[in-house]
Amino acid sequence: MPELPEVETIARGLDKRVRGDVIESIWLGSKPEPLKSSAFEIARTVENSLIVGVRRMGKHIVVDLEHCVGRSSRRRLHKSREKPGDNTRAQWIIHLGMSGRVQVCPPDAELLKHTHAIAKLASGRELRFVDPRRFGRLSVSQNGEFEAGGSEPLDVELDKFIDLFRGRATPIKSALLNQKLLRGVGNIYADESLWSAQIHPARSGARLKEKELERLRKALQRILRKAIQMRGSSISDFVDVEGKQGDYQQRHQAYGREGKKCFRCGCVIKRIIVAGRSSYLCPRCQRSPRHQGRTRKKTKRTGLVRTS
DNA sequence: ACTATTTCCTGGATGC
DNA sequence: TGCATCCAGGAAATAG
Repeated sequence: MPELPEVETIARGLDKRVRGDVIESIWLGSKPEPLKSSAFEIARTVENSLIVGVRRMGKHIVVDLEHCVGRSSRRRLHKSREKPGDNTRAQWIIHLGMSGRVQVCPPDAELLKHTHAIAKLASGRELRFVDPRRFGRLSVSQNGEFEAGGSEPLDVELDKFIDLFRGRATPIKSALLNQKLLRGVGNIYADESLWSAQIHPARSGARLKEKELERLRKALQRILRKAIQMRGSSISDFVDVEGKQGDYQQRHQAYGREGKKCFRCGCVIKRIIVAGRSSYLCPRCQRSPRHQGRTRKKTKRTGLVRTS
């Protein structure tokens, strides 16, 4: 389940490999297509385009393109009534969904099942999009001004961050997952940052104190940075462009740890459903909304070691 | 304008 | 072993 750190890892890997290469042609799998734009529109946009760079916006991979001024693209420009010089910047947008993967490989590399797109590059290699669960989406932006939603979690200023949740009755976990507020946070990093900031996922965003939101932002940013450094979390089958796994799953303190001991207090981590999603939390460190304001019982610490 | 719920999809895990 | 059922998840669509 690629979230911000995983997508960042993939985007960096792609940028390193295909920046400066040219997409000569693209094959798009037969229907039902996991596409947002039409296959025709995608092909028209990406074919004969120079890859200027690859970057991440939220959970989207953005491939910045520039139409080549080669013979074939001149004819293309003429045909489509576009004037050379303007409208030559475009973007290919890849969303990996749950199980999406991209690979850069030689043309004779084994064709994985569920390969939905193959772009042929001038270097002779292929850029492939593979997605068994078909939650991924491919699309293009003609003007090169793709809008990815809310604020980047790693850039957002404190004032803005606090503002995002003001007047929002929805559970904080739900708000963290809302891409129109913050882009890039998914189930894993929402749970990890809430655990770190000691905030119960079901608490209303509007009712969080500024101090708690300050803690949450700090935790979220620290965790995302560390996860990027460790090339993401490999839950189920996440791998980067090279097919290599990430390491951050070894650092998880809450996510996927149901029944295990909290690294902070030794209490048993439990799993509840918030916003229709599994949410892992420590019932002692993250007090539920209805326990808010009650005094905590003093309990013996268990001498467990934190891993972060 | 918000918020909650349902839907899409497949592979892997679980249960009988 | 084999078959059915459930579950995971992001985000768009739908309903309240």
